[in-house]
Amino acid sequence: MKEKIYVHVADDHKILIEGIIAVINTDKDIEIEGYSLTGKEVIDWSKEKTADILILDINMPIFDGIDVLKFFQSNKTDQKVIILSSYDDVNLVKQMLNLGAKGFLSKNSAGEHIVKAIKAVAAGEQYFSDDIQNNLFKLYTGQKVAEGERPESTIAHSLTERELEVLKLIAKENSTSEISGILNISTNTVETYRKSLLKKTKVKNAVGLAMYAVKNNII
Amino acid sequence: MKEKIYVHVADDHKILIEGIIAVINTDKDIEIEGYSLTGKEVIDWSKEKTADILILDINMPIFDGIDVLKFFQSNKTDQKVIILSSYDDVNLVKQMLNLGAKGFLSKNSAGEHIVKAIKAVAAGEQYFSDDIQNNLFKLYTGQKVAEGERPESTIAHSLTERELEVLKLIAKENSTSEISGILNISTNTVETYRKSLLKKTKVKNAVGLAMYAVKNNII
DNA sequence: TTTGATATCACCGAAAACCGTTAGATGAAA
DNA sequence: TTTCATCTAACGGTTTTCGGTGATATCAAA
Repeated sequence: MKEKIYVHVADDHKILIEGIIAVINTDKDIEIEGYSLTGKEVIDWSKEKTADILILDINMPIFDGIDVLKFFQSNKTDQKVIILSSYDDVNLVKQMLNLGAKGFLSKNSAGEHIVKAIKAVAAGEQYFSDDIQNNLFKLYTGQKVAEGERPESTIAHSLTERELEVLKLIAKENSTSEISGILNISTNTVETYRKSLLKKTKVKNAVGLAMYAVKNNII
Repeated sequence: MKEKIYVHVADDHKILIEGIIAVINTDKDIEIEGYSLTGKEVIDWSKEKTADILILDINMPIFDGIDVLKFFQSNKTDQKVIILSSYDDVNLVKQMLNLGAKGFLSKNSAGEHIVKAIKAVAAGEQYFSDDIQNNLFKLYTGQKVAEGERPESTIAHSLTERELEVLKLIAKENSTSEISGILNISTNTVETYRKSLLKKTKVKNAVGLAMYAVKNNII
């Protein structure tokens, strides 16, 4: 016979929380312990209470999901966390995993995956929704993207790999010197990429680059 | 005896759609007709089918909610629409109303409001979630707002009208001097707004502001 | 083997962004 | 009436971005 799995949900959108609760309630083995609307609430909650699984939105005001994970890590809080994100960026997934997350759900994935993810992570496994799994697989195996899936992304492919890396970092608010630190290259080189990006994408400035990245699903 | 109310849901996050469906299904009078994951799907859907109520996320890829409303307006499609938004900007609400929306739900509001909104709009009324109602009252009538519970999260990102204007122009790649020209104010003033925006949104630079605008559908 | 694409780096100057602080004018709210 | 939010503006200084114009190394393809 099974023990119930207790779940805490954290997201700044109450509607989404209630939706997740509704979906979870369809399963007999899982119970909602409570919810939080901000990262601060999550941290406060974790000091007193606990749950088997924490479903955590990365995009929250005040303290975001990353802050919460960092808090857990530095306080050695052993909390199994499933990340909920609207973006399926592989680098983000990697960062989350390094911060101790056990599962990663894209908001684009169907609700049924929540239940699967909860049960998998509660059982000590990892769980990723399909789209993220694909991306991870491609990244680690160096596989090329199937030709039929992404029609528009070929336009963005006039950008080189390195340019794309720089572009992503620009879109994440990094300055030239920060990027140079992250990629271990000279600031001069980063500036060269910036100029190249501006020329290729025909936008005026870093904001234009960020918007380009958004529109072309690069982020 | 009552007729059932048929609802179509459009949002790019499937989890949120399923959540909304789960919430709606608790009510006997309301039935889900179907859902769409992009604005394009909504437009295609509207050409063939119909529902009493369309719940429409403004923040969708390819065609966003505004595009859908514009399509309805230019095609004289008589579709009652309830807008679902993560941002409660009053200007946005005004724009939506002018485009024919009948209700406006902030994603910060509780799920129960969905049912209320559907019934109100189906009955020919308008509906706004509490936080938006407060803002509207302030703007139009200057009436005193009831002292209900208001979480800090909504107050956190309350940008002024002028700040929103500047933010939009920044997100459109305009420089400070260009914005000063467009708004007919001094460059110094524009810089003051930039600083204020950076402080309020807690982002590092103009790129962060642009991303904030995207995420909160201010653009 | 030459060409082309990519990744790397450098220097200069101009423009823009960012930081901190201050402050007047206005109109609404307490 | 006084306080508060908002809009407006200014000043001085630092950092970052942008534009232009180079160069070197590597690797793969023609």
